Amino acid sequence: MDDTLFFEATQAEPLDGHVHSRAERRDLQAQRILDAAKTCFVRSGFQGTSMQQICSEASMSPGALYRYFPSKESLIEAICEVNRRQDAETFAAMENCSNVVDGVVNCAIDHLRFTHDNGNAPIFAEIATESLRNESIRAIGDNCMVDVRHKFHDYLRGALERGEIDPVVELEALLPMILAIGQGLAIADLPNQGVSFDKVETMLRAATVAMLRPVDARDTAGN
Amino acid sequence: MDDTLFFEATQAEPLDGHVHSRAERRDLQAQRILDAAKTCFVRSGFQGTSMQQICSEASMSPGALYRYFPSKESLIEAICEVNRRQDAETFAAMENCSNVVDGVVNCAIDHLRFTHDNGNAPIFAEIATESLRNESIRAIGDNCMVDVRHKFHDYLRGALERGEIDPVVELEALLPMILAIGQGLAIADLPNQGVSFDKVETMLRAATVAMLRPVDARDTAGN
DNA sequence: TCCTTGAAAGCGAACATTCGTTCTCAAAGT
DNA sequence: ACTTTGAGAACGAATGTTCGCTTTCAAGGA
Repeated sequence: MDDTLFFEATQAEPLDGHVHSRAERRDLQAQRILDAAKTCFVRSGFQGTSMQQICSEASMSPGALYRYFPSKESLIEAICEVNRRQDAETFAAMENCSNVVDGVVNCAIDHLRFTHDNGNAPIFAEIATESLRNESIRAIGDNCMVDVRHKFHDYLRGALERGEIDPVVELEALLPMILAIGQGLAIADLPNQGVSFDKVETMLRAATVAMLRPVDARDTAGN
Repeated sequence: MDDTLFFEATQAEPLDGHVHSRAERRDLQAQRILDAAKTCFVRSGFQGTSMQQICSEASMSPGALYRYFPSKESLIEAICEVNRRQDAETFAAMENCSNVVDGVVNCAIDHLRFTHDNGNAPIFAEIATESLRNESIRAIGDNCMVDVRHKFHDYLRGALERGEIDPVVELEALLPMILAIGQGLAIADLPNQGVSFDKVETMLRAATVAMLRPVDARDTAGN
């Protein structure tokens, strides 16, 4: 609960010949534990997973495991932290796109593809749910969201000032909307239900265009 | 695990004078337990809630509680069942709308409003997550989804045949997309983040229009 | 090259606690 | 008299975590 990072960079370089320095091995073991924990959390959820199960999955005794992570909670915190970093990267890549719609859509699709390829949908759902009640996890998520919101907000504001976005759009409403949709799509994992990424992208692009230019999109609506 | 319904209609009518028939009181108590359980599940999740906590919340001893529900699992099953019925009603109301877009949007907003007003977002997330791994809960959820999918599918197909929907649209892709977005919005609970229902509806309508008539929406896109 | 040494890593039994559930028996209702 | 309801102690299993012990192994001295 005190420290948010349990393992720093350890040592700068593996000086020469030794394939496994002490610090390298330590990082390797820690990663092994995290992988095992993630597998178990996907299978049974955070609260539904026992430390014994994680130990079995990692082929490690409880005593050994506790040398690397001080508590069960620290395990999810670490996993959340990894996801957080991944999210930040994905969102950062958005800024390289020439127009807003591509930026948003590509960013979302990257996110969905990453989630699908790594089988991360269940653990995303787990984290999202756990965030609603576990304070220390929510803190990590919020931290992430603050970053993302800022990046996203600045990006959209820039596009708005360049005239790419209808000035009627309120970023403060649009942003949570997009994030909510992105999260819903990530958890649902449509490609796992037989809907291809291409189709998702097509629909998502249409929806994004419509939401960024709501006046144009609405004047032909049947309402 | 065997029975899916633990309490049926009990007795047809309270014959006369008695304010509390035996059966009535039993239903009342069962409801009290369910309310307490829901409160606890929202607070701590299913796996994170102990039977003792539910007993305390319901001001009832374990012995008494177990007279009404045979297991912890039967409690979530019962709660899911209630949600299932509510969902079915919400989706059924869709058929009374004159055009597709209104049908879909109104249905979604009703769903969001119900979720928000009852503080159901956390338990929705809980159920969605738990469904990914708990067999008996997934069964209930799937049952619900089968109903919803069919109703929705028929509804959209009707609209498509009436020319309300661009024939290019593939219902098999559109349907999961809409459901995923709906679930994402329900869990995110935007009104709880300061985004009004009106704004959500505006954006959702724009997105819906765009996805139902993707050719019209795309030919002006900057792609 | 070999031995010594000390810290890090690992093991697995044991800890106190809490879990979901059952049992016993008394009170209340009919 | 008989059934339903309830309280609360009690159950064994399982929980997250700790502790004492052994093993491993790189570094330093000979």
